Amino acid sequence: MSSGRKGKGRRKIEMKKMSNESNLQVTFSKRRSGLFKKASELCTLCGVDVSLVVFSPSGKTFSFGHPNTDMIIDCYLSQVPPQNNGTLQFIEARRSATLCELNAQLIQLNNILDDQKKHEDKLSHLRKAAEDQLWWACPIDGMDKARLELLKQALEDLKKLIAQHNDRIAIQGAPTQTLPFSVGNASSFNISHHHQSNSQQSQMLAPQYFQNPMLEPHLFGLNNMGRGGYGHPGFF
Amino acid sequence: MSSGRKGKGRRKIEMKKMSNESNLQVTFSKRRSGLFKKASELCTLCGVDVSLVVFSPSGKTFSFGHPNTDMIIDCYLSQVPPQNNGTLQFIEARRSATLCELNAQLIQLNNILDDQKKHEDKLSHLRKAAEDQLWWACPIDGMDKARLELLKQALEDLKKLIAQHNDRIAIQGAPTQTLPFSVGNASSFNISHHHQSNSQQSQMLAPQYFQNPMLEPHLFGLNNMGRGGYGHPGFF
DNA sequence: TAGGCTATGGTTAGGGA
DNA sequence: ATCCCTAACCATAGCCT
Repeated sequence: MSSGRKGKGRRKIEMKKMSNESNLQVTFSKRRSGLFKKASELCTLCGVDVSLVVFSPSGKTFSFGHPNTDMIIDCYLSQVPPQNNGTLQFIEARRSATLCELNAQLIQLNNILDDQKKHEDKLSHLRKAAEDQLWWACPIDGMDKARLELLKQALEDLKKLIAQHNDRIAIQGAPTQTLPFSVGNASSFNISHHHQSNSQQSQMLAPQYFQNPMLEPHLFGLNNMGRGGYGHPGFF
Repeated sequence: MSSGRKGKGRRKIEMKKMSNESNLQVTFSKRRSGLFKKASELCTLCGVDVSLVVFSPSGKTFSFGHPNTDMIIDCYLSQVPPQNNGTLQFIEARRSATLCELNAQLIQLNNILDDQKKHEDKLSHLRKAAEDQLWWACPIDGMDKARLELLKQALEDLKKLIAQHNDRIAIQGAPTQTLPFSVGNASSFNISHHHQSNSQQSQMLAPQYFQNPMLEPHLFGLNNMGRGGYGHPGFF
């Protein structure tokens, strides 16, 4: 409890460019998430418009905008605050569909598809495993502890997958200018960076930030499970 | 313990638009600060480029950009990541002299001119006085002590004036960039919101969070004002 | 590479000035 | 609207997997 404090937990860090490259990468990801989350919370809580663009160290582009990155940019450049121009909003929304942006959307959709494919693979594998054993068909109270653990794990995975799947469906079905930010690869373009255009209702943003164990609770109508039980596996 | 709500501390809030207007205003301010701080920390820690634009509920515009909001926007729109274009950076840096920055320069030049005019007045007054007395035409060694003092003073003033004059000439000649095609006074803008364009090295970023009541510090002087003294003790 | 864990370190809601 | 204060609440650095 004195000087030799050596907890595993968070430690203070110096505010200068991190020297360790791999730490930097991790910190960048984590902090980027946090930043985007805060931005969207600001939108939600205060009902204001925000635009955020981040270039990753590796040159990828991440952006967030409410209602829309490009519109905010237009407003910024023209020095016209977004509140005052309902009509302009519409016009800009149309005008902003430039070739570049369409490319960005295409890239993003490809990313989403790639991601989804991965998840589908995982899902089918999971199902196959389950079917093999058929233990899921047994009465729950007949299982031993180990199997309960397995079941729990499986259900959690499934839940995650379904949630993500739903996200993607919702995203793709949403209005034209609505895209999520996702991290993936744009193999079809030689453009060396990813252009990710995001604009969503703030409500829809939530899922992205729950990269936590218990995530996206609202998708299951289990809103009350709360943040209280974080390190706890049990979600029954 | 559990029952007695100490109540002072932070409480969890629902993630939806705040109903209480005044609370919303306060929360907006606080969270905006936090967001800008986090953005700059991301810049500093990871050495990446970030742009952040926020429109306040009242329609003001707050922006942050590293290295420069407009450049980030340009990169975003053109889908060219900032890392890869040293040349472009330079070009952009020059091009990005936005209206506000030009205004700042204009204001400063006006100040300089005013100043200079004052000095010229003083100078001519001095000369007139001297001519009246004609003592400057007399041999120096013929003066009495009082007159020597006067002469010395006059010469010193003259020297100072000339030096300052030279400075100004140098300043006006220095920038490659053309001077503001007169946009008029800053005061001629009736746009109801503040447009704050910031671009500084991360170390110099501190001031940005301090979007204090009045400010837009960059409008009142070039880059070197007030880097340390923003009246926020112990922020850094 | 990414995600999970945990102990801290930071951030901030609500009050009051 | 901004500052201080307190107590929570949350984010996250360093480790692990």
